[in-house]
This record gives sequence, structure tokens and C-alpha cells, in this order.
Amino acid sequence: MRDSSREKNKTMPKATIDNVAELAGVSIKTVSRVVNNEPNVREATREKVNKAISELNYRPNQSARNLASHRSRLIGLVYDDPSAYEIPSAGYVIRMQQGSLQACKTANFELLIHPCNFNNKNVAAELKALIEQVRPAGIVLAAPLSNMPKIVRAIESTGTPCVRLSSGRKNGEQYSVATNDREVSAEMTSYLASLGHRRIAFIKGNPAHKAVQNRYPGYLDGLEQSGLKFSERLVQQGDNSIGSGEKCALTLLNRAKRPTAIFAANDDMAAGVVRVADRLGIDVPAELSVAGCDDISLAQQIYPALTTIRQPLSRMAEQAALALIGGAQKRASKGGVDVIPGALKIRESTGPAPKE
Amino acid sequence: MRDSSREKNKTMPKATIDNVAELAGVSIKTVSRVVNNEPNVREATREKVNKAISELNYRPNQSARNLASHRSRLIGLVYDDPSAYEIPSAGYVIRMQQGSLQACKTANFELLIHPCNFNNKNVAAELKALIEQVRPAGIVLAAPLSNMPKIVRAIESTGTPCVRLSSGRKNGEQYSVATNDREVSAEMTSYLASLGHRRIAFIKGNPAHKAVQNRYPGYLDGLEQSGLKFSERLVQQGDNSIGSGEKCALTLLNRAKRPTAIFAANDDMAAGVVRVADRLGIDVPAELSVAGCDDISLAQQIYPALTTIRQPLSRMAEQAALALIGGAQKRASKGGVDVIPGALKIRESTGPAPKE
DNA sequence: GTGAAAGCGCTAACAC
DNA sequence: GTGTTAGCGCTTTCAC
Repeated sequence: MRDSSREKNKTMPKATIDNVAELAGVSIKTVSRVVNNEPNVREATREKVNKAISELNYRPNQSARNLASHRSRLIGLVYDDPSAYEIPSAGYVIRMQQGSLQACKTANFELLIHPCNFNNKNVAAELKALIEQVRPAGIVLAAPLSNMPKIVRAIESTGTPCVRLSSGRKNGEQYSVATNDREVSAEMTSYLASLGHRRIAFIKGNPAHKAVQNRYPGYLDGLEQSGLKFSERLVQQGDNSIGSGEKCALTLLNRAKRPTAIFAANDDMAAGVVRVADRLGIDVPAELSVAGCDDISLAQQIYPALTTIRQPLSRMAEQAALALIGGAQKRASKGGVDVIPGALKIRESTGPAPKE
Repeated sequence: MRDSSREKNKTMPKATIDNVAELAGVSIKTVSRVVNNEPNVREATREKVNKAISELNYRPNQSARNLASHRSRLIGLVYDDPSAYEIPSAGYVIRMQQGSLQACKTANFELLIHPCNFNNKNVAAELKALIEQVRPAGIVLAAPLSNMPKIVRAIESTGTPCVRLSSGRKNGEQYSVATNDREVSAEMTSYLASLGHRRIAFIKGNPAHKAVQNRYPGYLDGLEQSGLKFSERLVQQGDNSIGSGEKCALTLLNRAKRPTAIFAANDDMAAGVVRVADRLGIDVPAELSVAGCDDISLAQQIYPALTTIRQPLSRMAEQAALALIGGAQKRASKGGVDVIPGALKIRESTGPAPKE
């Protein structure tokens, strides 16, 4: 037992606020003020306290803070469980996590992840239980859960702030973060038109997925903006799968007057289009331009690399978490939608329209 | 103000243990016993309490429990931050998360994710801070962090249980979960030999990545088990990147007596090999068999789909989290290594050796 | 089997 | 600016 034992912070019993107060010669309330960056502390006092804090290697006990303040430094990221279906959505999930983590990092919050199956009858109850037990400072709620009123209401009923990630707009009363899916889909369509394409086909996504819903109207907007006229024969209904993309492409490409560009509501279907074109001996992009949506990792991996629309998922999640953290600290923030624009990723699968 | 207000649990103030005790006509200690599944409660009492609990929709406040018991129902998953490099490791991370989540789910624990950059000087301090603030029940520590003594010691010093995910064995004193990388690499080599291959080349991975370290010895084991003799000319040093795989493949395949099979220490390098073979007009698998390691998503997406070794990452993480949860509940568990075997994934990139 | 009392380490409300 | 006094909602210890 050496008595410089304080230097060895190995097994030193954790310091409490009382120890710090004692060592600094102030009350615990003052220590609390310093730790929480509250005003009304003389600079000299603040320094004394800080010195004691670092000397004792003091770290506030979160559980105690939570209990006393009814708040925590935890953000919950709640999303639909992709593993229930397939792995490809990994990129999706990871990007949301990255954004949320980024926000947490700078604010010294931690991130809890809670995937859940949106088909499950008990999700609402499950989420309520999660919230009431963990009492996170806020919930970042991803699509499609963010579009389910029952879920949103369940979370609201706990009083825990919740920011929804949603691709549409007008999402109820609370603050939410969205992207401009429709506008950017129009932009993609106009881009294809600007390459000289006149017959631009569209493959619609699974109608059950709201995220995909705004892309078709965007396509229509784009046609209009480019002075192109709409033709029903250029629109096919897919279901978001590669297979459905193939099927639609087959229909579209076997016609006498086939489209010179195909814009699919997601990357998987676009990949299906590329695959069929390859099989049919139609060169992409020389004879056919193909564009997708989402910028999943597959988009870069296939040949030719897919022109697509990058969802700013990471930035959306970051924005959402930041709002929660800010709100948790300022106890404010309400209503409105922040729109974070998506971006066209022009790659190899699109090019000038072929000469007739 | 209706007085059946209890049924509407909408904005009902959260019930506390006192409310439950009162309604059940017992002391809070008894409620606590029931909630924690402790013995020494008469069945009738237990039922009374449970009835009160569900009637009041009572949920124990985790913060209060944590504070009083110095334990939490949170597991921390700590891994190297892939976003610092590139996205492909998404599959890796997701699988670890899935395993950990699986374990948490059944035990009603929640998962905290904390990626951190292992190059960062302050990781150790960062993790200590995380632990001391959040006080998770345990930490699942992924490679390569799990192989860094400094990190492991930092976590240990907090007294928080930690299970390491590691591809090697003999990993210090504490309990850890590993896979049989070496054995299964030998198995892959033997499998190639069983297809009639005599010149089986190996591309070594980045020596800095311990996870990849055991594969070369495994290759050697496999050669020996198959009665094949080792040749230095069949071994190349890569660095885990696709590019390095291409470079090594070029060297290997431009020789007069080229190998009929190439086994790469990871999938990216194997993908590089496939790419070069394609460029050189060498048919895979008719003229050249290619095998990788890890079963990243790319492995299934390239053509031909890659034969590889699937790391049981998800099951490893699940096992680790389960051990932590069990330990947290029984306050025990120490030492040893659990080995969860990897599995050969035979796909299209390997086939019978060509006739000479 | 059950209960009473004493904290866990902090923040909140208010006094000084 | 700073300190005092009460809790937050539970678990623990120990008495019964």
C-alpha cells in the first residue's frame, strides 16, 4: 500500500461527486454546475473543480443522472429488422447508424440500436417497453416504421421525443427529417432527357413501400419539365426485387419501339434491367441507359456501374439525432420537416441516346 | 376526469414500485422480488403482485435499478469503425450486431454500439469513459481491438466483463469466443486437393491483420494433409485489397506452369484473382479454381460466385453476448475459449482440376 | 416468506 | 455565485 495510490487509477474506487466537492472545497451542487456546463460559476471556482475532477478521474454516473433528471444520454435508433428478409439492406442500416453515431459522438451521447420487425403485432408494445425501461433522450425512427401511425403514436404516448426519417413530406405534427425523393427523381428524368432520350421508361416499385412512392410522380414531373409526353406503355409495375426488374425489362425491351432509357424505382430492379439487357445483347449504355435509386453497394459493383440517386440517409440520421440531442438539452424543438436533398450519382450505365 | 382513467394508459403517469406494492397490498421489497424472479415469495403473493403489475402497466425504471444495483441491462458492442476506411465491412458489422441483438432480445437486454478507430491514441480512455458512464453489463469486443492488450486491459480495469471475438486462440486469461480459422483453411486446401488440384497457390493477407494470420498455416496444414508438397513459388504476399489480389494473380498466372487453383486469404483478393483471370481469358472454374475467405456479400455477387469460408461471426457475437448476459445474472463465468467453427461455402468458382 | 430502513450518485428547487 | 435539502425509483441488508 503505497500512498501515492491516487496515481494508479487501476482499481481506485470510482470517485463520486462528493469526493470531487470535498477535494475542491465546494458543494456538490457547484460540481454539478461545472459538470453540466451551467452558468453562475465563477471562473476560478470552475477551474478548481475541474482540477479536482481530473485529479480524481471523476466520471459522473449516468444512471444517477438519469434517475434524478429523467433524461439520459442515450439515443435509440429504431428500424425495421432487415435480417428478417435479406442482408443487402446492410448498407442502408449502416449508413443510418453512421449518421446517428456521428451526432452522438460530438455530444458524448451513446447509441442504442433496436431493430424490430414491423410485421410483428407487438412492435408498439415492444417499443414502449424499450422506452420506459431505458428512457432514451430520444428515438430516431426509420422508415417504414416512421410511416406507421400506430408506432408513432405509441412512441409519442411515452413523451419521449421522436424524430422520423421519412422519404415523403407532410408527416404529421412533429419534427421529421425527409429527403426530396420526388424532386430528385424528376431531376434524374430530366437528366436522361438532356442526354437526348425521348423514350424514357419507368419501373415502379412495390406499392407497399412508401419510400418508393414519390419516385413515380417525380418521373412524371421530370417528363413534363423536359417537354416529353407520358406513355403508359413505358411504365411497368415492379416489386423492388431484381427478378421483377428483369421481368419488366423483358416486356419493355422486346417491343418494336423500345425505350432508350429505363429508370427504375430502386437499384435492385435497375440491376435486373442491366442483366436482361446483357442477355439480350443490348449494350448499356450505348444502346440503353439504365438508372436506379438508392445507391446500394450493388450499384457500384455491377458492370456497368449504375447511375443512381443517393439517399442522404447518413445525413438524415445525423440531423435527426442532432435535433434530439439539441432538444434534450434545450428541452424544446417541435414541428416542421427538414429536407435533406438526395444527389444524382452519374456513373457508367447512362449515356447519350443512340441515334435512331 | 373519468374515474376509469386507469384503463387509458395514454398519459397515465408511470407507475412506480410503490404503486404496485400498495395495490397488491405488499411491501416494495416483495414486488422487487417478483420482478427479479427471486425465490422466497409464496405463489399466491407472486400472483397478486403480477396482477397489480399488469393492471398498472408497471415497468421497472432501469436507471433506478442500475443505480441501486450497479448493473445494467445494456450490452456494449465495441468494434473498429469501418467507416474510417470503407463501406464493404458493413456485412461484417451487421452480422456481429445481429448475433449480439439475438442474444439481447431473448434476455430483454438492449444493445449499445460503439465503433471506434483503433488507430486513435485515445481509444482506451474513450472506452473507459463509455463504460464508466453507461455501466453496461458487459462488452463484446471485436477484432482487431480484441487483440490489442492495451484496450483489453483498459476495459478490464473497469471491472466490466468483456468477451473478445477473436479469430485465433489462446487469448489471455478471460473467456473469449474464437473461430477455427486455421483448421477450416486447411479444410479448404484439402477440398481443392480433393478436386484433383496439385498446384494450389496461396495469397497471403495483410500481416497487420491478425484475423488473417492463421490462414496461411492452415493452408500449409492442408497441403500436408493432402500429401502435396509446398512450393514458395506458389505463395504471394497480398495486402487484403482487390488490387493486391490482381497483382498477385498476375504474377502467378503468367508463369509457364501456372497454378490450377488459387486460395486467397480474403474475398477481396480472391475477387481480384477472378478479375485478372477473366482479363487473361482463363476460365473460372474450368481452367482455374478460386477460393476466398470471409464470405463477404461481394462473394455472392461476382460471377462466378466465389467459393469461400464463412466466418460464423453472427454466432460468435451471439455466444459472446449470451455469456455476458449469463454472467451478469449469475455473477460468474471466467476463462476459456469457445470455438465456433467456420464453414466452407462451395459455390461456382471452384471445380475439378483441368486435365494437363 | 416478508418488510423497514438505508442508501446508490446525482439533479432540482429554492434559499442564501 | 453558491449551498441546502429533498427526492428520483429502485436494490440491499438485515431484522422479523
